Amino acid sequence: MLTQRSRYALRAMLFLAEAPQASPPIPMTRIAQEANVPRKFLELILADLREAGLLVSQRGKMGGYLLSRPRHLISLGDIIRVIEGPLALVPCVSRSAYRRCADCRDEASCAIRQAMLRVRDETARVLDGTSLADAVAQDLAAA
Amino acid sequence: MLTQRSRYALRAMLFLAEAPQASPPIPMTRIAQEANVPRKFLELILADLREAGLLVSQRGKMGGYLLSRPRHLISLGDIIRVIEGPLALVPCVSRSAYRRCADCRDEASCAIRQAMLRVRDETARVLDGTSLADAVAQDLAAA
DNA sequence: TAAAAACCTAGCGCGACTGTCGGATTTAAT
DNA sequence: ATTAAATCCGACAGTCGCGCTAGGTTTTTA
Repeated sequence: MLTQRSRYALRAMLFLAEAPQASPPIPMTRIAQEANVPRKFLELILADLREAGLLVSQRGKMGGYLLSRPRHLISLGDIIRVIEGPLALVPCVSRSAYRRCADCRDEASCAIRQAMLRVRDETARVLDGTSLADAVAQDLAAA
Repeated sequence: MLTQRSRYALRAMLFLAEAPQASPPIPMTRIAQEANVPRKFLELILADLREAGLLVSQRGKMGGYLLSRPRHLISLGDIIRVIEGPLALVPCVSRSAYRRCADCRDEASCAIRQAMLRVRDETARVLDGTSLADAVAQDLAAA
């Protein structure tokens, strides 16, 4: 299961992606209201997304947050990796953060690993293949 | 990421699946050694698997554990669901344990949900589609 | 009757998760 | 210059799950 944090992050990013492309920065308070996220908790989440380079912030009055890239260049996978860590179910099949399983006897012949690798690849295919632009489009189509 | 507990469970079940089909029950101590799992911790895990109906146990001397069904009828998905819970990344796309996302505005038009549903389906396709028999076969082929 | 096994319950240290609080700093508008 | 609206920052705290460990009870076979 995704953490609450990740779900908040996805909603916040999706809300930002719904704004007109060349709009002024959107203040955190507004994001919190519209994406239904506790204000102070959102603050920490947005900080992570900014440090990871997915958001840019404008301080001071009239400040707020904006996507750092056009929305078709930010995927759901990008967001989840920042908040949640690797998509992989076991460290030994992660592309972004490979780690050997400490107590694994033989990685090459591990049937569990084979299955987990396939899961990872399918997961990545979906999540990296879905951009915020795609998500916004789906959202509008369904409404 | 899967919990350590789930990885232990998968290894233990795989080891049991490698035993000849009509063998006497295999004692926990042996499973712990061969699957490389702390003995007392394994005890708790095997209890969960037994309660879930994936294992049967024989008490007393010469006792131990056996798969409750032929190995081609137990999938990796079965095992993971018992230990880890639903495969789904969000409760609102779980088939086995659907729950509404508490703070979701409109489930039907939620683009995040759409993506998570596709992830769940692909994950289930792989994990429910891989039986212990499949895993054993792969293991032997690779060695 | 003794040994070997599963079974049961309890607890414990640690870290992550989900927030909250109170301020300090930056910036735009007036 | 002031003021108000924002981000930014650090700390803290309650709760829970995870990864074990300990110690005993019961069952069964040799």
